Amino acid sequence: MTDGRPANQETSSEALRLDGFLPYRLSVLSNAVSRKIADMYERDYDISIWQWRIIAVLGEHDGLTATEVANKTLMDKPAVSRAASSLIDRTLISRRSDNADRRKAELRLTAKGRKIYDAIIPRALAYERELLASLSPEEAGMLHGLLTRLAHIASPERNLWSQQEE
Amino acid sequence: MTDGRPANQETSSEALRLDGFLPYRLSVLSNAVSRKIADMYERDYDISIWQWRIIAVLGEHDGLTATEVANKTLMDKPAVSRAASSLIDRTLISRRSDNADRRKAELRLTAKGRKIYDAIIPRALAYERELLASLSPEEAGMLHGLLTRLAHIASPERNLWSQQEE
DNA sequence: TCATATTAGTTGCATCTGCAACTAAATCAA
DNA sequence: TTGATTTAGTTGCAGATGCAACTAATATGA
Repeated sequence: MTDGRPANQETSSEALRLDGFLPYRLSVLSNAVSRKIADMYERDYDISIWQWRIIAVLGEHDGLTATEVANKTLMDKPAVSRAASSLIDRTLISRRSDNADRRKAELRLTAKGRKIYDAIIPRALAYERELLASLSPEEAGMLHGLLTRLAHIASPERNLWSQQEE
Repeated sequence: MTDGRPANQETSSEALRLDGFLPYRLSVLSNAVSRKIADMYERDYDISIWQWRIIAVLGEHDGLTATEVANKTLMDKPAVSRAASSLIDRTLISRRSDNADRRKAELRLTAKGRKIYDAIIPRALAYERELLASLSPEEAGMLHGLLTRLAHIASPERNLWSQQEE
């Protein structure tokens, strides 16, 4: 106890170590990881994080509407709208409005968009593998489960990643 | 398999499920958790996330310089500078420049600042406990260790939370 | 049928973020 | 010395973010 921190021990009954504080640790780790992947696709494909999320979700589920994309990616609607617009300008995705309900519009990857999707996916997965390489398969599974449980506590109303669907 | 996604299975050898993608999961969980705590201290104390980080780190280590704060919190220097300025305006922290090296300045919590620190800490810790309540102590320890190992992989150069210091 | 409410998506705007450029102080090297 | 480099911290700015307000289309209900 050689550092200078006297007062808080008297006044607050519990001490906080930022280093060990779970929300802080999650934030720092998540930022470091996201930045590293984002650096890759921003540099090589000039795609922003949100643009990438849209491409990624359309790669899995082509033909979603903007609102569905927003729900799946947890982006807000304006963010989807803007990122989608710029992707349309670059002809990476297309928008076709629904004849039955003309408020809605389906978003789809173009061939060009899918090419980028196909190029990024293996690199993203490779980075994930690199991360997980330090963990045994059991540990990786454990991590997965623990994060899922935390997500339920953190946001019970909107289950953050919907494991069950389809 | 009733949804419409044909092409990616042919073209990309691996599939990405955004839902199961570790970087995505970390990002979403971290955002949900941070937002929840931030809502609390933004609403009740009018403190931003970065202001809070400064207060938190000064609560542990009073008298750090701006650069030291930046290193400990992984904020960039301009962010520290601005958040510190607004905290000084509100007399929650003080700045006293170092006589020996007048480029440097020590940042310290004022009594008013420490009062806020002491008020927020138990609530932040209570939220952390609420999160961790779904985990057994062994699982919590496991999570802690796994996150630490991931942090080493994600950012080996700058070890994200320096467990060893002091 | 016509006013009201709801839903999809866009636009506007204030704030936040991250990076580069800058000033000032200190150090180093001839 | 004094000129070049490094370090601490601030300022400026372009782009990102998040929220509220808006338009347009549809659904509801007297």
